[in-house]
Amino acid sequence: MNKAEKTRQFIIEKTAPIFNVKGYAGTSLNDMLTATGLTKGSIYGNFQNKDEVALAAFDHNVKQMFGVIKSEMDKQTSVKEKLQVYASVYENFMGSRFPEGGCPILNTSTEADDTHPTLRKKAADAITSWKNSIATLIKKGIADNEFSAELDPEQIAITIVALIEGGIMVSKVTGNLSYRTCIMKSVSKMINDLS
Amino acid sequence: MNKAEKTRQFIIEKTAPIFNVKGYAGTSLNDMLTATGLTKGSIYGNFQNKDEVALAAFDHNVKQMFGVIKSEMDKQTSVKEKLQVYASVYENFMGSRFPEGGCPILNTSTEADDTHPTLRKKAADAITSWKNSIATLIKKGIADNEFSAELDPEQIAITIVALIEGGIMVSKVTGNLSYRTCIMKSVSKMINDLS
DNA sequence: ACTAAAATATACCGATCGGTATATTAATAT
DNA sequence: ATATTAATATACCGATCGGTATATTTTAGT
Repeated sequence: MNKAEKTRQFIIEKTAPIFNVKGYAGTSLNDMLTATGLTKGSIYGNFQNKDEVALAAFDHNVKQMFGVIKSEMDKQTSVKEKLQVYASVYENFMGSRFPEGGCPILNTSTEADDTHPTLRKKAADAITSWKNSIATLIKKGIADNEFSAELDPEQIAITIVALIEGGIMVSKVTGNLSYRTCIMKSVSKMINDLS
Repeated sequence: MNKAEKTRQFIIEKTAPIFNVKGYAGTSLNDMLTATGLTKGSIYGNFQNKDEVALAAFDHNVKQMFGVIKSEMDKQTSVKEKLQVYASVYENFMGSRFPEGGCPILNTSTEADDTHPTLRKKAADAITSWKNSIATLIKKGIADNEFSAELDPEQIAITIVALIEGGIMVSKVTGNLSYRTCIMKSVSKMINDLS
């Protein structure tokens, strides 16, 4: 990793939390300068524009989030246990290595869906691949005779995604921990009822 | 309603969709002027600042959304039927009298949770009162012997809210209609399984 | 050590930001 | 009809917006 690549990575890591907290429109160039301690020259020497930083920051945040999930999931063996990781990680998503500002997919989706096509696309793709990975897990569970073949993996997968995202939104904006516990209990129950 | 009140209402109605689509930070004073056809003098003669318009616009959007729900719900008799209105309204929330830009609670929550305390509070209150109204319905169902007293109305209510909000987010950002159908089918099933 | 190139800093650009003071027009009460 | 007030328009404010051109410094190759 040469100097430029290091700086690029540095800029991404420092600005990613800001974009996730303040949003794309709410994050100014000045915010990015104070967060990095760099100057406009450094930013625009490594990125074409604010947009390109925002896109890279989104990727970084998503990667970080799924990194947490994956590392927890690798500790589990059965499909059901692996799926339960979602409930437990999001139940405790506050203090951990989770991206500051909450779920970047949720934050970016709601801001960008009507206003920023390329960012919107990235968020949409992240959702689909997340859904796919859950569906693949469920299919594996069916193949392993852990679950019945009657299940609709796609339907269950997208429902879990929606419930988790909605749960994050509700608990974050209200600041009500019991809401989060309640909802993640519902996620857990939904997974546990699979058979 | 005198002139000032009319103008105030006019400004709210014209700007509400913009705030819901572009967000608070993404909506400029100029956006508001072109949407209303008025000038800064008219806006600031009727509101203290951009903030006050945004808050009023949020209230307007929420009122509009729940107005749609309520009018549909009044047509139903049983608690289960009334609850099913949520699934059916959000399944078809696109063309209808729904606020442009989607669910204002979702949009405002994700933007304001870390950045705008007063707007955050409004969104949080909207969620809680929504949850309460669902919980009250379920309690009525229990009292009417439509449902078992074993049910946890609060848990079910907040789960339904989360699933709907997550469903809106997922289907809106992906533009995938089958996702929405899938998720609303899950909502419908969750309600139908109540007993 | 010297040079070429890459990386960063500085200074500046026009446009737009939210907001205000004042001038003008429209409505209302007498 | 006139005086008073309410409502709206105009013109302007300093600050900040995202972005660029150029100067300076750092790095890397020889």
